[in-house]
Parts: sequence; structure tokens; C-alpha cells
Amino acid sequence: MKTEDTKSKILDVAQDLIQRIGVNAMSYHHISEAVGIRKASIHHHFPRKEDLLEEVLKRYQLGFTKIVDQIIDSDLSPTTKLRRYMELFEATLQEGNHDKACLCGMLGAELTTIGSSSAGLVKSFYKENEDKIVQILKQGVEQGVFKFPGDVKLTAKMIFSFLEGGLLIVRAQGNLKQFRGMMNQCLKLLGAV
Amino acid sequence: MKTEDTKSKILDVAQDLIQRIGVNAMSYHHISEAVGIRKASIHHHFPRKEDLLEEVLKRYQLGFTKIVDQIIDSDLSPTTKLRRYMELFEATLQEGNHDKACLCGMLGAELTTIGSSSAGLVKSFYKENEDKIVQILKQGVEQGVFKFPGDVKLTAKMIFSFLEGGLLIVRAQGNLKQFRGMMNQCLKLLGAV
DNA sequence: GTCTATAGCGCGATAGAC
DNA sequence: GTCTATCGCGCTATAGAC
Repeated sequence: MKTEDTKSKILDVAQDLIQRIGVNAMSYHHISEAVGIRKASIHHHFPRKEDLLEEVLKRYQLGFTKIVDQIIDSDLSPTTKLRRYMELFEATLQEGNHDKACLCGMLGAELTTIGSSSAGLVKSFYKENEDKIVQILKQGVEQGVFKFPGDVKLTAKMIFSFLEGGLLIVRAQGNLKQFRGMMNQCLKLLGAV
Repeated sequence: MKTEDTKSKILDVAQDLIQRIGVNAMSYHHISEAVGIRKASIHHHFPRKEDLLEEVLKRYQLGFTKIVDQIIDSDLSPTTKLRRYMELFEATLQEGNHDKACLCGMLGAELTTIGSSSAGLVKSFYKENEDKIVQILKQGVEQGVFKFPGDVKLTAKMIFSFLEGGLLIVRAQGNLKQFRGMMNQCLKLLGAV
């Protein structure tokens, strides 16, 4: 198999495992079984586990940013933009066996056990997402469709916190519909519906 | 040392480690160094790691519930009650080296890797906290000090999600003041200030 | 109740053949 | 690029002396 295809498949499986069981519970053995190659072959592509984690994180953020930018750059209403944004998190919950959380939400809990380079990527994911939510909120406030008191940045941070935390809590409780319920409630609190 | 004192110290250290690095990164070796006894002695008190985790969880929930009930049963205003409740989470962030999150927030990420008995305790912590927030919100709505649209239960779940997620995100970013900022913003969105 | 010693396993990682 | 084989380590857990 071509190098890039194999690397890509390893990244897919690794990301899936981290989102389900966490990076500390994930092993090269797990990956090798899912990909269908031996542990040593994984090490050929990603010598250290830390290398693999960094690549997963970089790819995840790139993909996420791309989709979010498409939402922000669209001509949808701010309310719909925020809804679409939140649906990206909801979609994670609906994948596979409904036991996946956000990659960076999982790694937030394991942050003190991963390398500083990976930790930096997680933090940058947080910062970037908060900034994107700020953009959406500002558009809504300017157009008068969001009507809420207080600070836009803190509200954005709160929304991001609720999305990351909500994935973990709803995943545990197994009632996926409640995540959508929270999304709608969030929009109501913003005076957006 | 008396059995109960030793057990208590082991539980203290284990809880602290889980809140900082997670249950999968925590080992009997870590605990033995911090407590000052050997690994085998830990196994005498808690034969399996799963036993230890369950005891930590039971004690944590009992302690947390006790404090929350004191808040709810007090004659404080609903706004102050909610603020006090949120300050319990903020206090975690301020302990030690500022690298601790909520025990059950951490375990939410590791939920698929722990025993079903422990997982059940985590879920019960989530449910109980949501119910407590519902109680506070209802009091505030009845007294007319909380003015927000939509559903109380979903709002409570959203607040709890934001608190659990917020601890992980703010911990990563190292700016503890922002947690208090989010708390205040939360009260504003509820029409409480 | 605590200790030393060790079993038994899974892990990340490497060497070297093909 | 993938393989077999293996190293060395840390882990959970147990046996048995004190």
C-alpha cells in the first residue's frame, strides 16, 4: 500500500481510538489490529507515539477549521451559522457507536500526560474555536439577531466550554437528543430564536 | 498507622492524581511514593485498582452532595446559591498547582476504559448535579430573579456541561480568572444580574 | 498492616531480514 | 514498506515473611 494511504489510515484509526478511549488507553497494538499491519510498521510511519498524536491533532484542526470557515464565510444568518457550528459537535456524537467525543475534549483531560508540543496544539484548537464563535456572535449582535447582555468573548468561551463538556456528559448518559436540546436552549439564551 | 487513616490518605492521593493526570495515567507506584508506603500495602487496602476508583468516587460524590445541599437549604438568594455552586468548581481550579479539574469531568473522558460500576457512579454524579441545578433554577424562576426563555432542565444541563468543560479548557489555558468571567456571564444570560 | 520479591502481562520502541 | 523477534520498562496483582 502507498505510504500516504497507510499513513492516512493509521491517522484515521488513531483519531477514532483517542476520541473513544483516550490517548493513554490507545496503543500501537490496537491500531495495528484495526489497520491490518504490524506494530513495527506503524513505528516506521510514526516513530514515537508523540509523533502520531501531533499528526492527528494537526490534521484534525485543519479539517475542522476548513469546515468552520465555510460556515462563517457563507451567507447564512448568524443564528444558522451558530447552529451549523454546534452541529459539528453533535455530528461527532452521532458517529459510529455513539461513544465518541471531540478529539480535543478528550485530550483536555489527558493534557498533563502528553508532550508539550501536542498540548500546544490542543490549546491552539481551543483558542481558534473561541475566536470563530466570537466572529459568529459579533455578526449576530451587529445584525440585531442576537440579543444578550454581557461580554461577547466570555459568551463565546462559555459556548465552547458547554459544547466540549456537553459531548462528554451526553455521551456518558447515552441520550443523544439532549445535545440538540441544549443547542436550542443555547440559542434561546442568546435571544436568537 | 491506623487502617482508616491510611485508607483515607490513599484516597486523598488517588483522587488528587486522577484530577490532575487521569485514572489511566495514575498508578499504584505514584500513590505509594506520595503516601510513603509500598505498592503491596495499597493493594492490602484496595485489592484492585477498580476498588480504589469506586471508593474515591463514592467519597467524592458524598462530599460534594453535602456541600451542595447546604447551599440549596440555605436562605441565600437563588442568584447567590447558583454563584456559590459554581464557585465549587472554580475552587477545584484554584487548588494546588492549578492543574486539577473535576474528578468526574476527567473520568468522563476515560469513561469507556473504567469498570461499569465506576462508570455508573460517574453518571450518577452527572445526574445528581443536574438535578441540583434544576432545583436552584426553579427557585430563581419562581421568585422572579431568573428571567430566561426555554426549558429549565436543558438549561441546567447546559450549565453543568459548561462547568465541566470550562474546567478542562481554562485549566489548559492557564487563565483562571476567565472561569469567574464565564460564571458571571452565565448569570447574565439567565437574567440574574 | 507493612514489607520484599516476583509473577505475568502489555506497552513503546528498535534491530535486522526480506 | 512490512515483517519477525526481542529488548527493557512499568504496570496490576499476588505470595509469603515479619
